[in-house]
Amino acid sequence: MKILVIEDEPKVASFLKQGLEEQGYEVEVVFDGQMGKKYGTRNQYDLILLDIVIPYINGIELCKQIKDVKPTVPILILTALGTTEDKVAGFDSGADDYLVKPFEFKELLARIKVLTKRITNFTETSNKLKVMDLELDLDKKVAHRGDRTIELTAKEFALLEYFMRNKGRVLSRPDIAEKVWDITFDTGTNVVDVYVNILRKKIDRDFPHKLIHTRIGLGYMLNES
Amino acid sequence: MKILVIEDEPKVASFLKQGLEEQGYEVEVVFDGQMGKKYGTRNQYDLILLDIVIPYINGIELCKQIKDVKPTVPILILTALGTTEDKVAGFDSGADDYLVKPFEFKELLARIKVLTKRITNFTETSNKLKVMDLELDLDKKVAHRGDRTIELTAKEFALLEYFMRNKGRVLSRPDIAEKVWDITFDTGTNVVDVYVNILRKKIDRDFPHKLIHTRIGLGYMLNES
DNA sequence: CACCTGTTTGATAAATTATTCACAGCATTT
DNA sequence: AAATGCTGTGAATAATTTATCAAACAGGTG
Repeated sequence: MKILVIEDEPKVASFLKQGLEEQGYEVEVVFDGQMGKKYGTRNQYDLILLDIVIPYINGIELCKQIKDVKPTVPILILTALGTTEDKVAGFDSGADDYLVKPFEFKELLARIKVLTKRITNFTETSNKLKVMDLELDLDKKVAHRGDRTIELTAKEFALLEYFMRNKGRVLSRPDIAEKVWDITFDTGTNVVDVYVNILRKKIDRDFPHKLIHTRIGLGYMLNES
Repeated sequence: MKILVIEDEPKVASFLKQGLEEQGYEVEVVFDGQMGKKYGTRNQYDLILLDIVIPYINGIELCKQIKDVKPTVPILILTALGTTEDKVAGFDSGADDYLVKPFEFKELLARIKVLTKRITNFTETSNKLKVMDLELDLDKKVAHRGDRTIELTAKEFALLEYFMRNKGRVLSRPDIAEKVWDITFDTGTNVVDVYVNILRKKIDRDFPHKLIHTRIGLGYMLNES
């Protein structure tokens, strides 16, 4: 997890850097708006912490400019300006959250967690499929859920990939049989059932949130709720 | 945009309802945790505003329970409890934002906008049939009416789909029996009647506007008036 | 060739849905 | 108002669908 901190007060900056690094984040700090723009628009971060009163470019303006280039990166504004007008201006500029100094570090952490969690649900990185806390690594042919790594055989992988590419859609057995096994007519087999069962053991059994759902008479569906 | 407000103080509740409706949101209010759970888990909202101190179920606990069932719905906790411990507990329970009373309405609006923006950005386009306020999701094989989600079995789904694709047309029992059950000659069965009855319970029973109409001696028809 | 892992099949118990039936209710006609 | 014929409903039963397990099979590797 990479975080960019744009903050001109050295004390606050180092306090943030140290505290966040203790939590396992990678932190880069820049001290003014120009540098902030350069780093924020060029590099990829999972989150940007932004002060409003900084040299060269005002934080509100900077927020807009960064969002113009990278609309999905979460920006949390962290400032001493605490009036409602300031806050509304901050949100209008595209910020995702707004926290007024002085603040407690624990609250900042909690808000950072929320922002980074929500993003990862939606960002489609090139070689991975994500649904909730389940990740399918298309290169390594391996799945991750929670902090567990799940090894998959070829068929299991093909089935899970099909499910994940069609999340939130009910997939009938004939559909699945065709896409995953190339079975185009009814052979009376129950491979699909068996493999769904195997997959469930691997990705759902040990977790409270079930991802694969049976729709009796219709098929199976993978989704969040 | 639909918002569910879970708040027991009538003054605050009506203030929120009125203010949000002025902004064009559809607002439903419930006054305790039990109702909150029922509505929050059964229906579909774009956002839930949640007080912590409410009757029956504590807001923190309720937040967890709702997120268990609907992990993606944004929840904003709105409460008088303002310590950092309270906030962290709120975020830990899955909340997406936390605003302390008293607050300025403009800030609440700004935060609501941020939370709902993400959703609309990534809203999946699924193919649906619509008649009045009844929606049939052909991917998820699920119906929505008003803000209730209606689960359907395979036959119920086939029957409703047939009705919706032929809205405003009287469908005779033999017609329905043929299209939905593949019954091509008179077997003396009354399955159609029974299933229409089941569908009515799910689709029409709890709503003032009935969609399925009996045309005595002719059959059934689904339409708006 | 034997072994290992992955894949498929078949059987069975459990869960869910489909259908039938009997009767209550309602409208239309006489 | 009674009779007749449709229609609505709930409970009982039949049929189907699914989950799971054990065992057979396949195919590559040492």
